[in-house]
Amino acid sequence: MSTPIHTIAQLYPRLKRAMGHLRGAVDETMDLTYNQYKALLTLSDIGPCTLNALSRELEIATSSASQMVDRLVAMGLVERTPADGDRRSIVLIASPEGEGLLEKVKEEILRRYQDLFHHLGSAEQANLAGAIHTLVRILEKAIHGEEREK
Amino acid sequence: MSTPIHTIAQLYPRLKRAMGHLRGAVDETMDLTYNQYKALLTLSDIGPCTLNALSRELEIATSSASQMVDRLVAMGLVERTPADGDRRSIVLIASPEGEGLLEKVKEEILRRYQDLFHHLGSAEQANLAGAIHTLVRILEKAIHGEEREK
DNA sequence: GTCTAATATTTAGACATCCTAAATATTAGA
DNA sequence: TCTAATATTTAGGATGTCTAAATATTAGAC
Repeated sequence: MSTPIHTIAQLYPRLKRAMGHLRGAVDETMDLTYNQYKALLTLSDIGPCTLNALSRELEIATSSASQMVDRLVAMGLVERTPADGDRRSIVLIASPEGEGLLEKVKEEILRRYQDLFHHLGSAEQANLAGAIHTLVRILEKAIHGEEREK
Repeated sequence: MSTPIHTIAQLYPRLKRAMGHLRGAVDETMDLTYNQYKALLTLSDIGPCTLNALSRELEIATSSASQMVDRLVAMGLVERTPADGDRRSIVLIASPEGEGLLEKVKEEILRRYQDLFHHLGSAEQANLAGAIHTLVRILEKAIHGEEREK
């Protein structure tokens, strides 16, 4: 019995582990944890937004996002300002320092990837990128299909 | 400027997120956290071993592994016995309850994957498994290449 | 118009996970 | 035999996550 799904289940732990190395390579280059980087990156990508919107995007509880933002604000990477219009809401925005750090980190990640992958020939690098692309495409399709069913 | 490495760096957050859904699907089926599952699975895979060996395999600090094992022992899933020969060492082993749980969880994970992927045609499922296989193969190659350089 | 229900955020309390550094126990080797 | 190395645990601290409760504000029913 060896359906594709069995294969996926078998390979998942190895994939997780290998990707952990990729992430570890990222962690080394930062003064941020990966979760902090992800939050800052998301905020920068989607632009000014409320805490609710950020927590939805990060798929964590609002209270968790609040604490995450606490830490980012303490580091001067994010600004919290009251929203005008609805005084219950706040507006979150990546500060100039936050945007600057993000740029620096992205460059460092690229350098780190270059180091990690320079042994591979360019054909193999292309295979890798292609496999990731395929994986993302199909997984996102499966996830959306799942969500529509609920 | 769009090398394969740029593509990888761009897709990484999306891949991470999509895989998070996969893991989330796993979490729902368990009374264990993912890390606990991983530790128990690793222990079962490599067989009886010392704490040191387990921490090396999980790539975490020995003290972290010690605490993880504390929790698994408290749940009755792992047994700690003093090693004969070297009284500094202990031998860790998944208990019968641990092995039983592992079997149950693996089955539930398969069922969950079936649900998640049943929308995809069998060709698409095969593409997914193939992409994961390619990814694991190339990433492991890159990681080993990196390690040899150190 | 006022009062209740919904919404947005924060705070409190609890766990899991991870780390480094220090403590303990045992073994190996000069 | 005494010191250095090894194996594990304990202590203390940070992050990240959750649920539930507290606060503040707005919207809507009547």
